Amino acid sequence: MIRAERHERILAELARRGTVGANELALLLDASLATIRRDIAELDERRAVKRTHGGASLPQGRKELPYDAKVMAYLPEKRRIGAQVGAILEPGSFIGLGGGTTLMQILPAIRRMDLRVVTTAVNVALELRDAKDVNVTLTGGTLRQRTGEMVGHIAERTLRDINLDVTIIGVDGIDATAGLTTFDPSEAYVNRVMIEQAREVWIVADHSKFDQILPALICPLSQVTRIITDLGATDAMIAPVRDLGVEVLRV
Amino acid sequence: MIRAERHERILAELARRGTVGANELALLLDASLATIRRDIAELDERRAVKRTHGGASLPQGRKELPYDAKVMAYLPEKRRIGAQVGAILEPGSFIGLGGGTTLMQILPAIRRMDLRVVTTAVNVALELRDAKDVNVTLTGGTLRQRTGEMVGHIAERTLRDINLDVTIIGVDGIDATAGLTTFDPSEAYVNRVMIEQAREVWIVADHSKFDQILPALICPLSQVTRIITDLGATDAMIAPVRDLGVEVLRV
DNA sequence: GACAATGTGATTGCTTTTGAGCGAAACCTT
DNA sequence: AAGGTTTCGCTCAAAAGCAATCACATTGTC
Repeated sequence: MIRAERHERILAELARRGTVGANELALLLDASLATIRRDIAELDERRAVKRTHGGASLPQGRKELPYDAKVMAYLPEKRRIGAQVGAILEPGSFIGLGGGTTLMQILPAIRRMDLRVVTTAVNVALELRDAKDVNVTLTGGTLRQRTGEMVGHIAERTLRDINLDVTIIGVDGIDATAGLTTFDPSEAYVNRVMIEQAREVWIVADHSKFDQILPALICPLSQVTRIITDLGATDAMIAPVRDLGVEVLRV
Repeated sequence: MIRAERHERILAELARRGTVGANELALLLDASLATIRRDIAELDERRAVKRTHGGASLPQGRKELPYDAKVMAYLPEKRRIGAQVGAILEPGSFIGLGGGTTLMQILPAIRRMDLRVVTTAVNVALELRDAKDVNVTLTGGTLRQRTGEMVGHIAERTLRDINLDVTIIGVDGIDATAGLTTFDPSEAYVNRVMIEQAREVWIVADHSKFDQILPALICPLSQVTRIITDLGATDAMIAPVRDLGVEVLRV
């Protein structure tokens, strides 16, 4: 029996029963324990099952998202950026949040606050779901597979009916002349709508995003209130941005 | 038997009976008392059960069951119901999905299919997110903390613009005269809208839901095309429903 | 056909989990 | 409220499970 087949059978067994022991599987699939363990470890890696002592179970909750914290670039920087955002955000605000890994890092800082949040990102919503004083609204829309963000006319229409105090988004590229850019045009467009609906626009981005230009334009820098980045951003990087009247915070 | 399995069975037992003795569990699960106690302590830690002298009971109040216990109750039945739905669903359909634990169990059966899905439940969306041929749209709306479902006018408006082939929802109560009912009025209302937009309405529910009446009405049974339930539903339970012209499948 | 790469199974120490025993605490019962 | 049970918390030893390593087989490549 080849590996793929074992994996299938393990998943099938789990789908049927919910949990299964390693010993049991070894017997059932006529493979050694070592192999079964390797299989389970591999499936666990892919989040297809949850590895437990003695076997495997279905990944309960399925809360864990493909953002692998360990592989995530500039994690400490992003955490500091997140903390800073939490510090300057006014309680009681009505804020719009985009998606992305940097943005996810501001959530721990705001989940204790009293806020109303509108977001296009499923994982943001899920992360804030059990926050006590945070009221979460999703925009709705078509779900992008890769990023878990919602795009399209449904998202846009929802946003158009809302006036936000602050919109906070993460971007992939910041350039004084090219403006804010990202990979996906649909996401860029929804972000732009969210920006247009807000009194203030804050951008969170680690320093690696400066002087990058990506395919999809979100908006020119003139619409941005402030950028929160990390200390890795040099004066040369931020000078052209500041010249455009954008406040830049380095933390 | 591995730990996860014991936990499941404890929760399942509790979901059915409300309370259970440690001795009893030790016998039932063929484990020592010490182990059962440790299990109960652990589940108590996670607030999934309430530890009591002599055993465990459902956590406070006689409100709704805790989520963990809900998932575990009648799990095999729910899985079979899910598989059945997958079998009779036509590829290419445009379907609406509500939330709930029974509904979650149909997802494995449909994630390989070619479908367009609209859902009010964040975890449904997340679960189907990486399904290859499934196009997922979220309705948007205000997120309910407890269930992770979206409700309110945003959800309603999105749904009103869509015509569905089939709406599939799980309910908490099925009664020939009282109709389909559930706990939360807002969720009930959104479900009703979803039902109104669909050509066919399928209800998934294990047999414990029959002859239950809960506070919030979703819709009368006359609007239901078919109910998919398990073999635990007796003829007496389903006769009044069939008399109303609803097809009942027991699997 | 030799060789490298990959997958599998056995062995060996090591960690986690389990079960049993026993005094202490909680709970009936009268 | 006293006495008898039952249940609990704790400790410790046994058992089960685990990671790491190595040897052997299979597969694909040159």
